Amino acid sequence: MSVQEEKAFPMGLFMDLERSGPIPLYFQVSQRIEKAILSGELPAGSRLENEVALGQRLGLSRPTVRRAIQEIVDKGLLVRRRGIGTQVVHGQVTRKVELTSLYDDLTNTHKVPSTHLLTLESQPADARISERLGVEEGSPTLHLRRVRLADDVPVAVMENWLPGEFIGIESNDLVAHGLYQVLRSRGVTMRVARQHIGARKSTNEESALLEIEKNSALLTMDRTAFDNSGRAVEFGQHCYRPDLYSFEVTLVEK
Amino acid sequence: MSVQEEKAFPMGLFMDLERSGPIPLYFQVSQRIEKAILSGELPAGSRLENEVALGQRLGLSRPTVRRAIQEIVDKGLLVRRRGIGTQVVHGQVTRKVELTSLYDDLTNTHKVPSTHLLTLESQPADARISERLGVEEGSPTLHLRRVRLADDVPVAVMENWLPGEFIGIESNDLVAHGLYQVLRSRGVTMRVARQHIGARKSTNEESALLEIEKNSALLTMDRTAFDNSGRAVEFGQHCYRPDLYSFEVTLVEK
DNA sequence: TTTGGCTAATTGTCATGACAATATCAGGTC
DNA sequence: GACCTGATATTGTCATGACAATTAGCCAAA
Repeated sequence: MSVQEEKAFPMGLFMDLERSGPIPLYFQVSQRIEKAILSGELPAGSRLENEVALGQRLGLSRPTVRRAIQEIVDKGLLVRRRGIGTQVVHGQVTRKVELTSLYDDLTNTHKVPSTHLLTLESQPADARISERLGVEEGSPTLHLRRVRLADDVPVAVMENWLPGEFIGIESNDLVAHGLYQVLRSRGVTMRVARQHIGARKSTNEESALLEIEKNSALLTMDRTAFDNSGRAVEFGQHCYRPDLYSFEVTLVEK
Repeated sequence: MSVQEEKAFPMGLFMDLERSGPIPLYFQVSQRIEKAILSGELPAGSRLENEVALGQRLGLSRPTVRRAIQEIVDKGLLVRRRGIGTQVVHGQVTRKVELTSLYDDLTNTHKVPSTHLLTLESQPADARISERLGVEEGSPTLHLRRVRLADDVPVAVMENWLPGEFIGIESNDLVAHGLYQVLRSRGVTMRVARQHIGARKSTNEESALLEIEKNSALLTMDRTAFDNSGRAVEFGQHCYRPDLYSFEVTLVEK
Protein backbone atom coordinates (compact mmCIF):
# COMPACT_ATOMS: atom_id res chain seq x y z
CA MET A 1 0.00 0.00 0.00
CA SER A 2 2.48 2.58 1.08
CA VAL A 3 5.18 1.24 -1.20
CA GLN A 4 6.79 3.87 -3.41
CA GLU A 5 6.56 3.36 -7.12
CA GLU A 6 10.02 2.70 -8.48
CA LYS A 7 9.93 3.99 -11.99
CA ALA A 8 13.08 4.34 -14.02
CA PHE A 9 14.19 7.82 -14.93
CA PRO A 10 13.27 8.75 -18.50
CA MET A 11 16.39 8.31 -20.53
CA GLY A 12 15.43 10.36 -23.54
CA LEU A 13 15.71 13.58 -21.60
CA PHE A 14 18.56 16.03 -21.09
CA MET A 15 20.41 15.22 -24.24
CA ASP A 16 20.99 18.70 -25.59
CA LEU A 17 22.67 21.13 -23.24
CA GLU A 18 23.75 24.57 -24.38
CA ARG A 19 27.28 24.53 -23.03
CA SER A 20 28.52 27.81 -24.44
CA GLY A 21 25.39 29.89 -24.02
CA PRO A 22 24.73 32.34 -21.23
CA ILE A 23 22.26 30.11 -19.38
CA PRO A 24 23.90 28.22 -16.53
CA LEU A 25 24.04 24.47 -16.93
CA TYR A 26 22.47 23.78 -13.55
CA PHE A 27 19.56 25.99 -14.54
CA GLN A 28 19.02 24.20 -17.81
CA VAL A 29 18.94 20.89 -15.99
CA SER A 30 16.65 22.08 -13.20
CA GLN A 31 14.19 23.53 -15.66
CA ARG A 32 13.90 20.26 -17.51
CA ILE A 33 13.42 18.28 -14.37
CA GLU A 34 10.76 20.69 -13.18
CA LYS A 35 9.03 20.53 -16.51
CA ALA A 36 9.12 16.75 -16.40
CA ILE A 37 7.51 16.79 -12.98
CA LEU A 38 4.80 19.29 -13.85
CA SER A 39 4.00 17.51 -17.08
CA GLY A 40 3.58 14.24 -15.26
CA GLU A 41 6.50 12.61 -17.02
CA LEU A 42 7.99 12.12 -13.59
CA PRO A 43 4.97 10.98 -11.57
CA ALA A 44 4.55 11.58 -7.85
CA GLY A 45 6.58 9.13 -5.83
CA SER A 46 8.94 8.21 -8.65
CA ARG A 47 12.62 8.18 -7.91
CA LEU A 48 15.13 10.37 -9.66
CA GLU A 49 18.32 8.85 -11.01
CA ASN A 50 21.09 9.26 -8.47
CA GLU A 51 23.32 12.30 -8.64
CA VAL A 52 26.50 10.61 -9.74
CA ALA A 53 24.94 8.59 -12.55
CA LEU A 54 22.90 11.55 -13.74
CA GLY A 55 26.03 13.65 -13.90
CA GLN A 56 27.92 11.04 -15.90
CA ARG A 57 25.10 10.64 -18.34
CA LEU A 58 24.90 14.40 -18.91
CA GLY A 59 28.62 14.99 -18.87
CA LEU A 60 28.28 17.22 -15.81
CA SER A 61 30.03 17.24 -12.47
CA ARG A 62 28.20 16.20 -9.38
CA PRO A 63 28.04 19.72 -7.84
CA THR A 64 26.30 20.98 -10.94
CA VAL A 65 23.74 18.21 -10.93
CA ARG A 66 23.34 18.65 -7.20
CA ARG A 67 22.60 22.30 -7.53
CA ALA A 68 20.05 21.66 -10.25
CA ILE A 69 18.24 19.20 -8.03
CA GLN A 70 18.50 21.52 -5.04
CA GLU A 71 16.68 24.26 -6.93
CA ILE A 72 13.67 21.99 -7.29
CA VAL A 73 13.89 20.74 -3.74
CA ASP A 74 13.69 24.37 -2.62
CA LYS A 75 10.51 24.73 -4.64
CA GLY A 76 8.99 21.82 -2.79
CA LEU A 77 8.65 19.50 -5.77
CA LEU A 78 11.40 17.04 -4.81
CA VAL A 79 12.51 15.48 -1.57
CA ARG A 80 15.96 14.06 -0.97
CA ARG A 81 16.84 11.47 1.63
CA ARG A 82 20.33 10.36 2.40
CA GLY A 83 20.88 6.71 1.64
CA ILE A 84 17.62 6.55 -0.29
CA GLY A 85 17.60 8.94 -3.18
CA THR A 86 15.49 11.76 -4.52
CA GLN A 87 11.76 11.43 -5.03
CA VAL A 88 8.97 13.48 -6.51
CA VAL A 89 6.70 14.79 -3.79
CA HIS A 90 3.24 13.33 -3.56
CA GLY A 91 0.52 15.87 -3.96
CA GLN A 92 -1.58 17.48 -6.55
CA VAL A 93 -1.21 20.86 -8.10
CA THR A 94 2.02 22.76 -7.74
CA ARG A 95 2.34 26.46 -8.27
CA LYS A 96 5.35 28.59 -7.69
CA VAL A 97 5.53 31.30 -5.06
CA GLU A 98 7.54 34.18 -6.32
CA LEU A 99 8.06 37.86 -5.92
CA THR A 100 5.31 39.00 -8.22
CA SER A 101 2.67 41.65 -8.35
CA LEU A 102 -1.03 41.05 -8.54
CA TYR A 103 -0.83 42.20 -12.13
CA ASP A 104 1.56 39.37 -12.98
CA ASP A 105 -0.60 36.88 -11.12
CA LEU A 106 -3.66 37.84 -13.11
CA THR A 107 -1.98 37.68 -16.49
CA ASN A 108 -0.58 34.29 -15.57
CA THR A 109 -4.06 32.99 -14.92
CA HIS A 110 -5.28 34.33 -18.24
CA LYS A 111 -7.49 37.02 -16.88
CA VAL A 112 -7.57 40.47 -18.37
CA PRO A 113 -6.26 42.97 -15.82
CA SER A 114 -7.19 46.61 -15.79
CA THR A 115 -6.68 49.49 -13.41
CA HIS A 116 -8.60 52.43 -12.04
CA LEU A 117 -6.15 55.01 -10.83
CA LEU A 118 -7.65 56.81 -7.84
CA THR A 119 -4.68 58.81 -6.60
CA LEU A 120 -1.27 59.72 -8.00
CA GLU A 121 0.43 62.46 -6.07
CA SER A 122 3.57 63.58 -4.31
CA GLN A 123 3.26 63.36 -0.54
CA PRO A 124 5.67 64.02 2.34
CA ALA A 125 6.46 60.91 4.35
CA ASP A 126 4.74 60.65 7.72
CA ALA A 127 6.28 58.69 10.57
CA ARG A 128 4.97 55.33 9.48
CA ILE A 129 5.92 55.71 5.81
CA SER A 130 9.36 57.03 6.63
CA GLU A 131 10.01 54.04 8.85
CA ARG A 132 8.81 51.55 6.29
CA LEU A 133 10.74 53.09 3.41
CA GLY A 134 13.80 54.02 5.41
CA VAL A 135 13.66 57.68 4.35
CA GLU A 136 13.60 60.81 6.45
CA GLU A 137 10.29 62.01 7.81
CA GLY A 138 8.86 64.73 5.64
CA SER A 139 10.86 63.76 2.57
CA PRO A 140 8.83 63.52 -0.63
CA THR A 141 7.27 60.22 -1.68
CA LEU A 142 5.06 59.13 -4.50
CA HIS A 143 1.66 58.10 -3.21
CA LEU A 144 -0.72 56.12 -5.35
CA ARG A 145 -3.98 54.35 -4.90
CA ARG A 146 -5.49 52.00 -7.41
CA VAL A 147 -8.31 49.56 -7.92
CA ARG A 148 -7.29 46.44 -9.77
CA LEU A 149 -9.84 44.59 -11.87
CA ALA A 150 -9.76 41.19 -13.51
CA ASP A 151 -12.11 40.74 -16.43
CA ASP A 152 -13.72 44.01 -15.32
CA VAL A 153 -14.50 42.71 -11.84
CA PRO A 154 -12.80 44.61 -9.00
CA VAL A 155 -10.39 42.39 -7.09
CA ALA A 156 -8.26 44.66 -4.95
CA VAL A 157 -7.70 48.16 -3.62
CA MET A 158 -3.99 48.91 -3.52
CA GLU A 159 -2.28 51.86 -1.86
CA ASN A 160 1.44 52.33 -2.34
CA TRP A 161 4.23 54.70 -1.39
CA LEU A 162 7.53 54.94 -3.27
CA PRO A 163 10.72 56.91 -2.59
CA GLY A 164 10.87 60.42 -4.03
CA GLU A 165 13.04 59.52 -6.99
CA PHE A 166 10.07 57.77 -8.54
CA ILE A 167 8.02 60.95 -8.67
CA GLY A 168 7.53 61.34 -12.37
CA ILE A 169 5.91 58.00 -13.00
CA GLU A 170 2.94 58.77 -15.18
CA SER A 171 -0.61 57.57 -14.90
CA ASN A 172 -0.47 56.05 -18.37
CA ASP A 173 2.22 53.62 -17.23
CA LEU A 174 0.22 52.52 -14.21
CA VAL A 175 -2.96 51.96 -16.17
CA ALA A 176 -1.27 49.91 -18.84
CA HIS A 177 1.19 47.97 -16.66
CA GLY A 178 1.65 46.66 -13.14
CA LEU A 179 3.65 48.68 -10.67
CA TYR A 180 6.41 46.10 -10.64
CA GLN A 181 6.65 46.22 -14.40
CA VAL A 182 7.01 49.99 -14.28
CA LEU A 183 9.73 49.73 -11.64
CA ARG A 184 11.62 47.09 -13.58
CA SER A 185 11.52 49.22 -16.70
CA ARG A 186 13.19 51.97 -14.67
CA GLY A 187 16.07 49.67 -13.84
CA VAL A 188 14.91 48.54 -10.41
CA THR A 189 15.26 44.87 -9.60
CA MET A 190 13.28 43.70 -6.58
CA ARG A 191 15.07 41.13 -4.50
CA VAL A 192 13.49 40.79 -1.08
CA ALA A 193 9.99 41.51 0.17
CA ARG A 194 8.43 41.23 3.59
CA GLN A 195 4.72 40.67 3.68
CA HIS A 196 2.14 40.62 6.43
CA ILE A 197 -1.09 38.90 5.56
CA GLY A 198 -4.18 39.47 7.65
CA ALA A 199 -7.89 40.12 7.52
CA ARG A 200 -10.38 42.77 8.60
CA LYS A 201 -13.77 44.21 7.78
CA SER A 202 -14.18 46.48 4.81
CA THR A 203 -14.84 50.18 5.15
CA ASN A 204 -17.82 51.60 3.35
CA GLU A 205 -15.58 53.14 0.72
CA GLU A 206 -13.80 49.85 0.09
CA SER A 207 -17.11 48.04 -0.14
CA ALA A 208 -18.21 50.43 -2.84
CA LEU A 209 -14.95 50.20 -4.75
CA LEU A 210 -14.89 46.41 -4.64
CA GLU A 211 -18.64 46.11 -5.25
CA ILE A 212 -19.27 44.01 -2.18
CA GLU A 213 -21.68 44.47 0.68
CA LYS A 214 -20.79 46.63 3.66
CA ASN A 215 -18.77 45.13 6.50
CA SER A 216 -17.55 42.24 4.38
CA ALA A 217 -14.41 40.31 5.24
CA LEU A 218 -11.30 41.53 3.44
CA LEU A 219 -7.96 39.83 2.93
CA THR A 220 -5.17 42.33 3.57
CA MET A 221 -1.49 42.37 2.71
CA ASP A 222 1.16 44.89 3.73
CA ARG A 223 4.44 44.66 1.91
CA THR A 224 7.79 46.35 1.86
CA ALA A 225 9.99 45.46 -1.10
CA PHE A 226 13.74 45.97 -1.31
CA ASP A 227 15.99 46.11 -4.36
CA ASN A 228 19.31 44.35 -4.74
CA SER A 229 21.16 47.05 -2.85
CA GLY A 230 18.89 46.50 0.11
CA ARG A 231 17.10 49.82 -0.24
CA ALA A 232 13.33 49.92 0.19
CA VAL A 233 11.66 50.69 -3.13
CA GLU A 234 8.01 50.22 -2.30
CA PHE A 235 5.63 50.04 0.62
CA GLY A 236 2.11 48.94 -0.05
CA GLN A 237 -1.13 48.29 1.80
CA HIS A 238 -3.48 46.16 -0.22
CA CYS A 239 -6.86 44.60 0.41
CA TYR A 240 -8.41 41.86 -1.66
CA ARG A 241 -11.83 40.41 -2.22
CA PRO A 242 -11.45 37.03 -0.53
CA ASP A 243 -13.87 35.34 -2.88
CA LEU A 244 -11.63 36.21 -5.82
CA TYR A 245 -8.12 36.04 -4.44
CA SER A 246 -6.06 34.10 -1.93
CA PHE A 247 -2.40 33.54 -1.22
CA GLU A 248 -0.58 30.32 -1.87
CA VAL A 249 2.60 29.62 0.05
CA THR A 250 4.88 26.62 -0.10
CA LEU A 251 7.10 26.06 2.90
CA VAL A 252 10.15 23.81 2.82
CA GLU A 253 11.89 22.72 5.98
CA LYS A 254 15.64 22.61 5.53
CA MET B 1 22.79 60.41 1.26
CA SER B 2 22.38 57.17 -0.56
CA VAL B 3 25.96 56.17 0.07
CA GLN B 4 26.36 52.78 1.74
CA GLU B 5 28.17 52.68 5.02
CA GLU B 6 31.45 50.86 4.55
CA LYS B 7 32.13 49.30 7.88
CA ALA B 8 34.85 46.75 8.30
CA PHE B 9 33.81 43.23 9.18
CA PRO B 10 34.21 42.50 12.89
CA MET B 11 37.45 40.63 13.22
CA GLY B 12 36.87 39.12 16.63
CA LEU B 13 34.21 36.78 15.29
CA PHE B 14 34.34 33.23 13.98
CA MET B 15 37.46 32.18 15.74
CA ASP B 16 36.35 28.93 17.26
CA LEU B 17 34.88 26.40 14.90
CA GLU B 18 33.96 22.90 15.99
CA ARG B 19 35.69 20.99 13.25
CA SER B 20 35.11 17.46 14.46
CA GLY B 21 31.59 17.86 15.84
CA PRO B 22 28.42 16.82 14.07
CA ILE B 23 27.37 20.37 13.17
CA PRO B 24 28.33 21.28 9.59
CA LEU B 25 30.88 24.02 9.28
CA TYR B 26 28.79 26.07 6.89
CA PHE B 27 25.97 26.00 9.40
CA GLN B 28 28.16 27.16 12.25
CA VAL B 29 29.33 30.07 10.12
CA SER B 30 25.88 31.02 8.88
CA GLN B 31 24.49 30.99 12.39
CA ARG B 32 27.14 33.40 13.62
CA ILE B 33 26.63 35.73 10.74
CA GLU B 34 22.89 35.69 11.26
CA LYS B 35 23.34 36.33 14.94
CA ALA B 36 25.67 39.21 14.18
CA ILE B 37 23.06 40.75 11.89
CA LEU B 38 20.14 40.34 14.27
CA SER B 39 22.15 41.69 17.18
CA GLY B 40 23.08 44.76 15.20
CA GLU B 41 26.78 43.95 15.19
CA LEU B 42 26.50 43.95 11.43
CA PRO B 43 24.35 47.02 10.81
CA ALA B 44 22.05 47.43 7.82
CA GLY B 45 23.98 48.39 4.72
CA SER B 46 27.33 47.18 6.01
CA ARG B 47 29.45 45.10 3.73
CA LEU B 48 30.53 41.57 4.52
CA GLU B 49 34.14 40.57 4.01
CA ASN B 50 34.56 38.96 0.63
CA GLU B 51 34.22 35.21 0.31
CA VAL B 52 37.82 34.38 -0.42
CA ALA B 53 39.30 36.43 2.42
CA LEU B 54 36.68 35.20 4.84
CA GLY B 55 37.51 31.65 3.93
CA GLN B 56 41.23 32.17 4.43
CA ARG B 57 40.71 33.81 7.77
CA LEU B 58 38.54 30.93 8.99
CA GLY B 59 40.59 28.20 7.38
CA LEU B 60 37.64 27.20 5.22
CA SER B 61 37.27 26.63 1.52
CA ARG B 62 35.36 29.08 -0.56
CA PRO B 63 32.41 26.73 -1.29
CA THR B 64 31.86 26.30 2.43
CA VAL B 65 31.88 30.03 3.10
CA ARG B 66 29.70 30.56 0.08
CA ARG B 67 27.12 28.12 1.28
CA ALA B 68 27.06 29.74 4.71
CA ILE B 69 26.40 33.11 3.14
CA GLN B 70 23.82 31.67 0.79
CA GLU B 71 21.79 30.35 3.70
CA ILE B 72 21.38 33.87 4.99
CA VAL B 73 20.70 35.30 1.56
CA ASP B 74 17.85 32.81 1.28
CA LYS B 75 16.45 34.13 4.52
CA GLY B 76 16.43 37.62 3.09
CA LEU B 77 18.95 39.13 5.49
CA LEU B 78 21.83 39.50 3.03
CA VAL B 79 22.06 40.56 -0.59
CA ARG B 80 24.92 39.64 -2.89
CA ARG B 81 25.93 41.55 -5.98
CA ARG B 82 28.57 40.40 -8.41
CA GLY B 83 31.49 42.73 -8.57
CA ILE B 84 30.32 44.53 -5.45
CA GLY B 85 30.13 42.20 -2.51
CA THR B 86 27.62 41.10 0.07
CA GLN B 87 25.61 43.58 2.10
CA VAL B 88 23.18 43.46 4.99
CA VAL B 89 19.67 44.31 3.83
CA HIS B 90 18.25 47.62 4.93
CA GLY B 91 15.10 47.31 6.91
CA GLN B 92 13.85 46.92 10.40
CA VAL B 93 12.71 43.81 12.17
CA THR B 94 13.54 40.43 10.75
CA ARG B 95 11.73 37.27 11.69
CA LYS B 96 12.14 33.88 10.18
CA VAL B 97 9.43 32.09 8.26
CA GLU B 98 9.51 28.41 8.94
CA LEU B 99 7.40 25.32 8.97
CA THR B 100 5.93 25.75 12.40
CA SER B 101 2.63 25.27 14.10
CA LEU B 102 0.64 27.96 15.80
CA TYR B 103 1.65 26.36 19.08
CA ASP B 104 5.32 26.97 18.29
CA ASP B 105 4.58 30.50 17.18
CA LEU B 106 2.89 31.32 20.43
CA THR B 107 5.59 29.90 22.66
CA ASN B 108 8.16 31.80 20.64
CA THR B 109 6.38 35.05 21.37
CA HIS B 110 6.24 34.25 25.07
CA LYS B 111 2.53 33.69 25.33
CA VAL B 112 1.06 30.84 27.25
CA PRO B 113 -0.72 28.48 24.85
CA SER B 114 -3.59 26.24 25.83
CA THR B 115 -6.06 24.08 24.00
CA HIS B 116 -9.72 23.18 24.11
CA LEU B 117 -10.23 19.87 22.39
CA LEU B 118 -13.65 19.87 20.74
CA THR B 119 -13.45 16.70 18.67
CA LEU B 120 -11.14 13.68 18.54
CA GLU B 121 -12.53 10.81 16.54
CA SER B 122 -11.94 8.32 13.80
CA GLN B 123 -13.68 9.27 10.57
CA PRO B 124 -13.77 7.74 7.08
CA ALA B 125 -12.26 10.02 4.44
CA ASP B 126 -14.72 11.77 2.19
CA ALA B 127 -13.82 12.82 -1.34
CA ARG B 128 -12.13 16.05 -0.34
CA ILE B 129 -10.10 14.59 2.54
CA SER B 130 -9.00 11.60 0.49
CA GLU B 131 -7.75 13.89 -2.23
CA ARG B 132 -5.86 16.14 0.15
CA LEU B 133 -4.25 13.32 2.08
CA GLY B 134 -3.71 11.05 -0.88
CA VAL B 135 -5.54 8.13 0.73
CA GLU B 136 -8.43 6.07 -0.60
CA GLU B 137 -11.94 7.36 -0.12
CA GLY B 138 -13.57 5.77 2.88
CA SER B 139 -10.29 4.82 4.54
CA PRO B 140 -10.06 5.75 8.21
CA THR B 141 -8.60 9.09 9.27
CA LEU B 142 -8.14 10.84 12.55
CA HIS B 143 -10.35 13.91 12.74
CA LEU B 144 -9.75 16.56 15.36
CA ARG B 145 -11.02 20.02 16.10
CA ARG B 146 -9.45 22.34 18.60
CA VAL B 147 -9.61 25.89 19.88
CA ARG B 148 -6.22 27.38 20.52
CA LEU B 149 -5.84 30.05 23.19
CA ALA B 150 -2.98 32.36 24.03
CA ASP B 151 -2.94 33.70 27.56
CA ASP B 152 -6.48 32.31 27.85
CA VAL B 153 -7.78 34.35 24.92
CA PRO B 154 -9.07 32.28 21.98
CA VAL B 155 -6.98 32.84 18.87
CA ALA B 156 -7.91 30.13 16.41
CA VAL B 157 -10.26 27.27 15.58
CA MET B 158 -8.33 24.44 13.99
CA GLU B 159 -9.74 21.38 12.27
CA ASN B 160 -7.36 18.66 11.11
CA TRP B 161 -7.38 15.28 9.43
CA LEU B 162 -4.53 12.76 9.68
CA PRO B 163 -3.93 9.39 8.00
CA GLY B 164 -5.32 6.36 9.78
CA GLU B 165 -2.04 5.28 11.30
CA PHE B 166 -2.24 8.20 13.70
CA ILE B 167 -5.47 6.95 15.24
CA GLY B 168 -4.40 6.37 18.78
CA ILE B 169 -3.14 9.84 19.49
CA GLU B 170 -4.59 10.73 22.83
CA SER B 171 -6.33 13.86 23.98
CA ASN B 172 -3.77 14.41 26.72
CA ASP B 173 -1.03 14.84 24.12
CA LEU B 174 -3.01 17.38 22.16
CA VAL B 175 -3.90 19.45 25.18
CA ALA B 176 -0.34 19.60 26.45
CA HIS B 177 1.50 19.95 23.14
CA GLY B 178 1.03 21.23 19.61
CA LEU B 179 0.01 18.83 16.87
CA TYR B 180 3.40 19.14 15.23
CA GLN B 181 5.17 18.31 18.45
CA VAL B 182 3.05 15.19 18.79
CA LEU B 183 3.82 14.14 15.24
CA ARG B 184 7.54 14.76 15.66
CA SER B 185 7.55 12.67 18.82
CA ARG B 186 6.07 9.84 16.75
CA GLY B 187 8.99 10.00 14.35
CA VAL B 188 7.39 12.12 11.66
CA THR B 189 9.50 14.90 10.18
CA MET B 190 7.57 17.49 8.20
CA ARG B 191 9.37 18.71 5.14
CA VAL B 192 7.03 20.48 2.76
CA ALA B 193 3.73 22.25 3.34
CA ARG B 194 1.37 23.97 0.96
CA GLN B 195 -0.76 26.70 2.43
CA HIS B 196 -3.64 28.72 1.11
CA ILE B 197 -4.35 31.89 3.02
CA GLY B 198 -7.65 33.68 2.64
CA ALA B 199 -10.42 35.41 4.52
CA ARG B 200 -14.14 35.05 5.09
CA LYS B 201 -16.88 35.87 7.53
CA SER B 202 -17.24 33.88 10.72
CA THR B 203 -20.07 31.48 11.32
CA ASN B 204 -22.12 31.90 14.47
CA GLU B 205 -20.41 28.92 16.06
CA GLU B 206 -16.97 30.28 15.27
CA SER B 207 -17.94 33.67 16.63
CA ALA B 208 -18.90 32.07 19.91
CA LEU B 209 -15.78 29.93 20.12
CA LEU B 210 -13.48 32.85 19.36
CA GLU B 211 -15.47 35.29 21.50
CA ILE B 212 -15.99 37.79 18.72
CA GLU B 213 -19.12 39.35 17.35
CA LYS B 214 -21.18 37.63 14.69
CA ASN B 215 -20.19 38.00 11.04
CA SER B 216 -16.69 39.15 11.90
CA ALA B 217 -13.82 38.88 9.44
CA LEU B 218 -11.71 35.75 9.85
CA LEU B 219 -8.27 34.94 8.54
CA THR B 220 -8.23 31.40 7.15
CA MET B 221 -5.47 28.98 6.29
CA ASP B 222 -5.70 25.58 4.62
CA ARG B 223 -2.60 23.48 4.76
CA THR B 224 -1.40 20.11 3.60
CA ALA B 225 1.90 18.99 5.10
CA PHE B 226 4.15 16.27 3.72
CA ASP B 227 6.88 14.30 5.44
CA ASN B 228 10.31 13.60 4.03
CA SER B 229 9.07 10.68 1.97
CA GLY B 230 6.57 12.93 0.27
CA ARG B 231 3.53 11.40 1.93
CA ALA B 232 0.80 13.68 3.23
CA VAL B 233 0.70 13.58 7.03
CA GLU B 234 -1.76 16.31 7.83
CA PHE B 235 -4.53 18.35 6.27
CA GLY B 236 -5.86 21.27 8.22
CA GLN B 237 -8.41 24.04 7.92
CA HIS B 238 -7.78 26.80 10.38
CA CYS B 239 -9.34 30.15 11.06
CA TYR B 240 -7.78 32.90 13.12
CA ARG B 241 -8.89 36.03 14.90
CA PRO B 242 -7.32 38.68 12.67
CA ASP B 243 -6.85 41.10 15.55
CA LEU B 244 -4.60 38.56 17.29
CA TYR B 245 -2.80 36.81 14.50
CA SER B 246 -1.37 37.43 11.06
CA PHE B 247 1.06 35.75 8.72
CA GLU B 248 4.51 37.03 7.97
CA VAL B 249 6.19 35.94 4.76
CA THR B 250 9.59 36.85 3.39
CA LEU B 251 10.07 36.43 -0.33
CA VAL B 252 13.48 36.32 -1.98
CA GLU B 253 13.88 36.63 -5.71
CA LYS B 254 16.60 34.37 -7.02
C1' DT C 1 33.17 68.57 -18.59
C1' DT C 2 32.03 64.48 -20.43
C1' DT C 3 33.01 60.23 -22.42
C1' DG C 4 35.31 56.10 -23.08
C1' DG C 5 38.23 52.39 -21.82
C1' DC C 6 41.24 49.92 -18.70
C1' DT C 7 42.06 47.64 -14.28
C1' DA C 8 40.93 45.65 -9.93
C1' DA C 9 37.61 43.56 -6.91
C1' DT C 10 34.04 40.38 -6.16
C1' DT C 11 30.62 37.04 -6.91
C1' DG C 12 28.86 33.30 -10.34
C1' DT C 13 29.67 28.95 -12.46
C1' DC C 14 31.82 24.50 -13.06
C1' DA C 15 35.09 20.47 -12.54
C1' DT C 16 37.41 16.85 -9.68
C1' DG C 17 38.18 14.28 -5.70
C1' DA C 18 37.51 12.51 -1.17
C1' DC C 19 35.32 10.97 2.93
C1' DA C 20 31.17 10.80 6.22
C1' DA C 21 26.47 9.73 7.46
C1' DT C 22 22.32 7.23 6.76
C1' DA C 23 19.05 4.06 4.98
C1' DT C 24 17.96 -0.47 2.73
C1' DC C 25 18.53 -5.19 2.32
C1' DA C 26 20.34 -9.82 2.54
C1' DG C 27 22.12 -13.18 5.41
C1' DG C 28 23.45 -15.46 9.51
C1' DT C 29 22.82 -16.46 14.48
C1' DC C 30 20.29 -17.22 18.66
C1' DG D 1 10.67 -15.97 14.12
C1' DA D 2 13.49 -12.18 16.11
C1' DC D 3 17.64 -9.83 16.22
C1' DC D 4 22.17 -8.50 15.09
C1' DT D 5 25.72 -7.75 11.32
C1' DG D 6 27.75 -6.43 7.36
C1' DA D 7 27.62 -4.93 2.40
C1' DT D 8 25.74 -1.59 -0.69
C1' DA D 9 23.61 2.51 -2.39
C1' DT D 10 22.85 7.27 -1.99
C1' DT D 11 23.01 11.85 -0.38
C1' DG D 12 25.69 15.27 2.82
C1' DT D 13 29.84 17.80 3.61
C1' DC D 14 34.26 19.82 2.48
C1' DA D 15 38.62 21.00 -0.11
C1' DT D 16 41.10 22.81 -4.29
C1' DG D 17 41.39 25.00 -8.54
C1' DA D 18 40.03 27.55 -12.52
C1' DC D 19 37.73 30.78 -15.45
C1' DA D 20 33.65 33.96 -16.52
C1' DA D 21 30.68 37.90 -15.69
C1' DT D 22 29.66 42.18 -13.53
C1' DT D 23 30.53 46.42 -11.20
C1' DA D 24 33.18 50.39 -9.35
C1' DG D 25 36.74 53.45 -9.75
C1' DC D 26 40.47 55.66 -11.99
C1' DC D 27 42.54 57.86 -15.77
C1' DA D 28 43.13 59.57 -20.24
C1' DA D 29 41.15 61.52 -24.35
C1' DA D 30 37.73 64.22 -26.84
